[in-house]
Amino acid sequence: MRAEDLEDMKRLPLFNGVNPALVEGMLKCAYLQRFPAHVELAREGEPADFLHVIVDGNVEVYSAYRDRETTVAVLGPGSSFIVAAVILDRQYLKSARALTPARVLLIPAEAVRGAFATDAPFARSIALELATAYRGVVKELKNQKLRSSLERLTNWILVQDAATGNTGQIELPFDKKVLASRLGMVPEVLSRSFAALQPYGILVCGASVKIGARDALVRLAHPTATIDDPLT
Amino acid sequence: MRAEDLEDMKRLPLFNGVNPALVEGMLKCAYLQRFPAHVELAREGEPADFLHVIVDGNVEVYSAYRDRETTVAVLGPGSSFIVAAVILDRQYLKSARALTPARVLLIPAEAVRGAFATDAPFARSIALELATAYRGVVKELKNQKLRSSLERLTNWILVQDAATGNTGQIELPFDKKVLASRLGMVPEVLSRSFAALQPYGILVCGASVKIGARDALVRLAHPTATIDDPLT
DNA sequence: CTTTCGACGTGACTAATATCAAGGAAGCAC
DNA sequence: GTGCTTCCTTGATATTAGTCACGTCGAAAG
Repeated sequence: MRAEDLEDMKRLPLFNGVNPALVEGMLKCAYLQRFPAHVELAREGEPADFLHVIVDGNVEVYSAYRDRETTVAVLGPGSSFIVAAVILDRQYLKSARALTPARVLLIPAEAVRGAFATDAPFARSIALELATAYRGVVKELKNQKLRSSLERLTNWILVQDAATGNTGQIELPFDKKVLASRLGMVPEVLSRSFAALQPYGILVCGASVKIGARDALVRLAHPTATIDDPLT
Repeated sequence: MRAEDLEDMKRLPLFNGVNPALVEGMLKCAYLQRFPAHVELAREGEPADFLHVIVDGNVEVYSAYRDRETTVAVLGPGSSFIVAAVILDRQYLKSARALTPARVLLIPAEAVRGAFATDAPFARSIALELATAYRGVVKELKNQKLRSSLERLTNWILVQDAATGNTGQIELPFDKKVLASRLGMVPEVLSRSFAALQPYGILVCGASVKIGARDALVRLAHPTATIDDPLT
């Protein structure tokens, strides 16, 4: 790993307040690896060998059952994944693949567990990370169990718009079929849902979505802090 | 709290390896409270005032959106809930109600956060708890997104049977409508699903379910470690 | 320039799940 | 006992989501 990259890594939120020597130790045995798009980074069911931290690019986290597959999340730079599996020394519950060319920091699970066992600030940092991740999944579960596909799409649009400054114009950050799977529907249903939102002021052109009337969407989608607000 | 109860509380898994003085301190300001059935223990959206630990009875954790409601989990003795909200000092994401008369240990959030900040073993214990809970929700999300209602029911039966010693005979631990909501379907669909399992050797009589042919169920439901195995 | 391929959209149809309505059975108050 | 109420089941029907087939478009390769 280059010295400059190493300095970047040390500033990761996961390492906030952690004994610098320990961070150094973890990073010394870590790999900063480049992956081309479409490559599999982790496979469901395998033992957790590495804690993954995304440095660049997007990663799709997904899971399969029978002949079906669903994407659980799409993660960007700064996100770490499979923390829980590493801490508990268990199998991955999900697979992951690079959606774009990506740089990922791979920290050996053994080192992470060691730091977790010896360094209190790191253990706390991990706990906070897990608590946040836990709440994220709970929200997603509620989203799935309580809402129709049209409601899920509409709320996703509103969240996305809010995250990019409420400009009334968003760019889809990945393919529509990935978005469909992320939202728990088949691509055809996503297409039709976008079409169904036209009367509510939504105009889709390629990857860009114009929001004509935010309030109409809100009336349709009933956004709720305990599902949609990433800070709640 | 009675001295005898206090000793019981100290043996909770959450307190494993934690400085006894600290545990004592947390318990000193905690309440061991009795709730009659149907009473609400926590309401979605409110700030997390207490960490709840179930001592006796069953608690339903649920969430509502518009005019819909879904149960996220049914917890029994030994389970704690709203750990994540307490640690992060956020709102509850879910409501909870007593399904049966219940005894619940209520530890003030402030005390829990204090212990978390000062005691490393407790922070680790919390992290492990959160990691396990996280994986549980992930499995549930996969269950919902990847399986049909019949598959969910069948796998639930298999898990339940395994948890009670593979006797080929299980007792539903709560009302069918709660089970339906837990499994993400409406009570009518649960009824029909039980009926649809008759050809697979399932015989339902009131709250007891006889499993005639485990292997037929397995062929139908394709149980998978990364969704169904509680230890994976 | 042409070909190929994958992503996307759309129509027609099917399957899965929800809703509505009705009735039976069990528990409980009186 | 009688009369409630709640839970559960079942049938008919509606709504929602998935499948299959096909056409278009645009990017990339040849």
